[in-house]
Amino acid sequence: MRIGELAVKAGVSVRALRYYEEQHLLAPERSPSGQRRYPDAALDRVQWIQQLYAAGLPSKKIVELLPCLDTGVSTSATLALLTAERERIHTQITGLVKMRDKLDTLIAVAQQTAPRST
Amino acid sequence: MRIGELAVKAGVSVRALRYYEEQHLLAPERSPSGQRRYPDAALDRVQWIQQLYAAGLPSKKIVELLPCLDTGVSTSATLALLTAERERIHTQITGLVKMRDKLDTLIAVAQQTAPRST
DNA sequence: CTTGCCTCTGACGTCAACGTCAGGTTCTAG
DNA sequence: CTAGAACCTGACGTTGACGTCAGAGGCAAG
Repeated sequence: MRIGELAVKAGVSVRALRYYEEQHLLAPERSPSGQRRYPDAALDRVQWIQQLYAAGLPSKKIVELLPCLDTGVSTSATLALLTAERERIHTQITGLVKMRDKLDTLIAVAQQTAPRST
Repeated sequence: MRIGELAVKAGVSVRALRYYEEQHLLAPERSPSGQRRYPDAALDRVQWIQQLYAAGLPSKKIVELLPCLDTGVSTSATLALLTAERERIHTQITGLVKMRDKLDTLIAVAQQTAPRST
């Protein structure tokens, strides 16, 4: 699979895929002429990467986690990282939930105050 | 209240407070010599700002929301913005929850695989 | 064979929320 | 009155995940 095809399937830019390679998140084979060839498994991997980025992890942490994500096997180091990130994400969730509730309150007040369309 | 004191109370840097002013998130009075003087209400406001930043809102959106946050009164425009951001945050929460669950699964597997300390 | 799309490697640009440094002023304690 | 802390205004630096452009090579179709 070439880079353009993978980009479309994964919904990311070609530039992003090259960037992931720079960050050692992907290591595609090369055709004789030097073009990148990705195996089908790369699609899953790219989606993992995207979701981890969305969860606030930087490339460095993702690199350290990837072997574990592929194999399902953790060293004590990756296990520590997993639990640490889990905690971070959990904390972030609780913060976001509080904010969502605050906004809900504001919205409720606003809808009682503004529209006289009853 | 001067800028250093507010910074300590709010747990942010002095630089951050000046930056907030640049972004029109704060508009402190000035002493005759030109030093910033903040009212007590500024503390609440700074905490709002921090939490909104943490929820992923950029300065621009926060500016538009601030009048509503102070007064509790929404125009139709701010109401739209409130609901839009609420949705965004909600979406982000569900994504994060899924990721947390994935990590929990990985951690559980890892703890079954690695430690033979039973 | 050439047209046109895909790909390659640099390398500079972007954006947001600050950090940091320089050079100067103001406030407060002794 | 003076030393030191706190404050001021620029203005450049930082970080991360890419966007974008330049110039060159590769590949299938007609």
